[in-house]
Amino acid sequence: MVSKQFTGSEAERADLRRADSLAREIFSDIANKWALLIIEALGERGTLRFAELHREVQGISHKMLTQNLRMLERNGLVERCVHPTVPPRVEYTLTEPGLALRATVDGMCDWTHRHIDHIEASRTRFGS
Amino acid sequence: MVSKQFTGSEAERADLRRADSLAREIFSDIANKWALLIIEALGERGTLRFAELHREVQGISHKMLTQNLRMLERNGLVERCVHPTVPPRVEYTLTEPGLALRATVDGMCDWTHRHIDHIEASRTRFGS
DNA sequence: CCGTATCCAAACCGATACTG
DNA sequence: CAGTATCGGTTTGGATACGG
Repeated sequence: MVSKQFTGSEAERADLRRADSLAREIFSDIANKWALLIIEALGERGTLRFAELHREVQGISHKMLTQNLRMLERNGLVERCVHPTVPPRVEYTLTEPGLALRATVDGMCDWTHRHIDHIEASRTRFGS
Repeated sequence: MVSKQFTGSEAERADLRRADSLAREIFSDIANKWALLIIEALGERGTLRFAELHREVQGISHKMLTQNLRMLERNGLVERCVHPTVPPRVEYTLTEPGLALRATVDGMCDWTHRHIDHIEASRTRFGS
């Protein structure tokens, strides 16, 4: 009894695969691993500074972090708060929409851990 | 009252950002727009042939479609059924884990449509 | 119809150096 | 500390052609 809390949005999701170029662009922005991992980190920790995020999201480069943060800010998923101190202190937080998205990202992360054994088995079966 | 249906998996999701290289690899495989759109299409339509998928997932190239389908098959999210006819007929279907993931992908698609206005506004505010 | 291989352009991404 | 800019290697991804 989980499904259909929301809408008659099946058609809208189909649109995502088709012609609505704005929806497609947004989806393409967000459906990449770094963006999702940043959202996860901020969701879990609440507010993080640039350097903290850099530590938290393992493996991300300085450049990719700024790039994705700008993108998330531009799309209104993340708020950037600059404290005019020396040295500078910049804090990032999820906005309302960011928090909403975080819920589904959580789902993906949990899915990964729940199926990791099945996937590993499938891979060896597959032969590579 | 939504959260914590599942597990004490907060720590596990944090691991995804950190050292578990298998989980990270799987997540990176799956967290890309083409893979997710393919899963959406298969989830909604049930079973599709190669050419049907190609039509359904608008904008994907022949090459990306095969590449992602192999990846999804290898990870056990999609089953590939070859009918030995002439001309050949190949059908793709989501497996159990694929269906489970589809639920969260639905969430992402719905999120996109629900926030499209907010995002558009945020973008113009941002100035680009 | 379905899949692979090749070629080539575009994008990605890390490393490094530099500013306030 | 946070951010931008540049460079160069690697990867991506589209177009095309060909094979089962």
